[in-house]
Amino acid sequence: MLIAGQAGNGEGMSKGKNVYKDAYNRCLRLLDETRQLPSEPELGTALGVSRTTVRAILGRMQETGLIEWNKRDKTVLRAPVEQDFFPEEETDTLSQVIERSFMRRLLEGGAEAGIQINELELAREIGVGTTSVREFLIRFSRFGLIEKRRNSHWVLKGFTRSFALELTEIREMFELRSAAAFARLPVDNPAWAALDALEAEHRALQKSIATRFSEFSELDERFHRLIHSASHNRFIVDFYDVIAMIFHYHYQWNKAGERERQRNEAAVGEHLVYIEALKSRDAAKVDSACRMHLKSARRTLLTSMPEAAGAEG
Amino acid sequence: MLIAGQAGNGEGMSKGKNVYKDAYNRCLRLLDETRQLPSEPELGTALGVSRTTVRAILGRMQETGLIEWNKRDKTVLRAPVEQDFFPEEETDTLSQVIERSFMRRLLEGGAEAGIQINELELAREIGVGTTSVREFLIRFSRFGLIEKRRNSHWVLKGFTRSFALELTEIREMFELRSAAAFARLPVDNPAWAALDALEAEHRALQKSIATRFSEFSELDERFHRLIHSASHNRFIVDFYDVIAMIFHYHYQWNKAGERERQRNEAAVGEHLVYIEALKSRDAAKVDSACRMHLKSARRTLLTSMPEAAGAEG
DNA sequence: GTAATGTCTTTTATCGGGAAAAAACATTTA
DNA sequence: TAAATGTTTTTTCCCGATAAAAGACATTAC
Repeated sequence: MLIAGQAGNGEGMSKGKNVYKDAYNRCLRLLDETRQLPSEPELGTALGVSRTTVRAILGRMQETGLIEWNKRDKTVLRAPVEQDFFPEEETDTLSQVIERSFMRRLLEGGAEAGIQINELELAREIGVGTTSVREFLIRFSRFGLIEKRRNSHWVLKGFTRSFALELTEIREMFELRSAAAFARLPVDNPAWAALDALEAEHRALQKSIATRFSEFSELDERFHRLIHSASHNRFIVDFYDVIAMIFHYHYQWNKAGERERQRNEAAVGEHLVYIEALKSRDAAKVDSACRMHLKSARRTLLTSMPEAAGAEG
Repeated sequence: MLIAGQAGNGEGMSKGKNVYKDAYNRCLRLLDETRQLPSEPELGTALGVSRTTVRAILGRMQETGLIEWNKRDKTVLRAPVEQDFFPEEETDTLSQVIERSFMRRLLEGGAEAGIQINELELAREIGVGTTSVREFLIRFSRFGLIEKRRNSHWVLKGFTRSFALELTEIREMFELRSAAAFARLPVDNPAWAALDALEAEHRALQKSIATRFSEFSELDERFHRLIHSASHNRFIVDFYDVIAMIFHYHYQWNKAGERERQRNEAAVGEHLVYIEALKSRDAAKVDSACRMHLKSARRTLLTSMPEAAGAEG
């Protein structure tokens, strides 16, 4: 049951430097493009971190002979090699580590609905502190898969058929409404340009679907998020996080090879019809194209789920 | 800015005994009804706590001369007096203390949209640890009023008109669907009996609305939760938590005296029409009664909000 | 022998502490 | 004098520790 040293923040305690390591790796990739690095604030913006972290990165880059650093002068001395990078797994946030570990159990192992979730045990098995696990579970609870018993344990509600049905019910309600709102967007709204760009990406992917079918998942998310953004409703927008999470892990562990390729190919086609409908701004067309796509998305999800219905309270 | 000793778990550290104190107070009320307390497991079930806590309660009751406790024998010696009770504020969960304190700032103080929320400062002002504040904020974030900047502060999105509109949009979508589902419930479903009971409560309240109008709020929540339960969708059911939270604090700090009385009286009437419609099982009638009520609920919420529209990202 | 009480173990809720990262302030440089 | 760098302070993130509370096991009583 025990998964050895999954995480484990070195020897000591406290925070862990994944922000630094991740930014460092990304900064290494910047080195290929220039002879001279920009100012500290600029680098901070580019990497999405504070100047404190930027300076820590520059410090190490100087130590390892990657750059010459003297105040404003940050000259690149050599191209980074494989060894300069921090290992991928050290760049993940604790939150991601816990989530992945938790989801693996949920989808792989015999995680029957109704079982108890033990914070302490989870923390020990993943190799992190209890606080992090608690915070993760609280954040995760909004996905509707776990539930807290006051002053006591969490209960797993299970990744059941019933869950999938409830999820898709809301999804369909929200997407239909968002799609309708999208079609009503004024012509000068930037969303139309974004839609055109996505359409082009869809057409490009369609041409080489045989080899690039696995790229669909990411495109799919961006497409649906764009639609949902037209709702201008934070609850609708936020709800897509639930869908994205489910799809992310579901695809990751349920890849079906040829079948997946076929589904993605079909989905690309549906998206293109959907996009055409939106561009026509014809409410009825939008509604029908949206329904069509949602129906097959629902089927895709449901066919890969255990048939045994979970009796819910 | 500092709110003195809001909470403050005595002197030491660690957990705080609000579960014990709350259960103790509730147990005191049980003392009036019997001469002899039931077994420990039975008491635990009645109070919703473990035997460990029950025994702690019995221990103190013996010490203070409320009962004679010898194994199975738990004889009541005297009726509890005011002094026997723990102060109300000590029976609240830390979570509740933090929530109340936070909501007060949000609704009273000048909490403009966009301001930063500081975990440390909040923790110090309320007088609790940072972990509890963090956990609260994570839990609270699902209400859509705050948002986290990774590795940085939280941002207050504000209790704005825009928030109210987004909230009611979802509310209406969900309630319309739930109401329709309710009307389709088989006649032997226990929900119908529950509806009858609620109808009776409504009629009783209607008769003495002049004096008991403040009791409506609680009845309102039970009524709508019953409707939503017919959806058999956890996301719909859970969403009512957002609405309930908003209404709870909103009413608490925006009582408008006579105006509130009028609104509640009107709402009771709307509920009764709504209930009749449900009982008729006529989809069109249900839809129209539901819409009617939601419309006035929306108006009530919006009229009490700052008119200045909050421009959202 | 079942259901209570008595005792011991495990888990949860909460705190304070400390390193990582951000943010604020001070100083220098173009 | 504005934008950089240098320095200090504050805040976030995460851990381990500890009392409260739950839960499990052992014993007793009806």
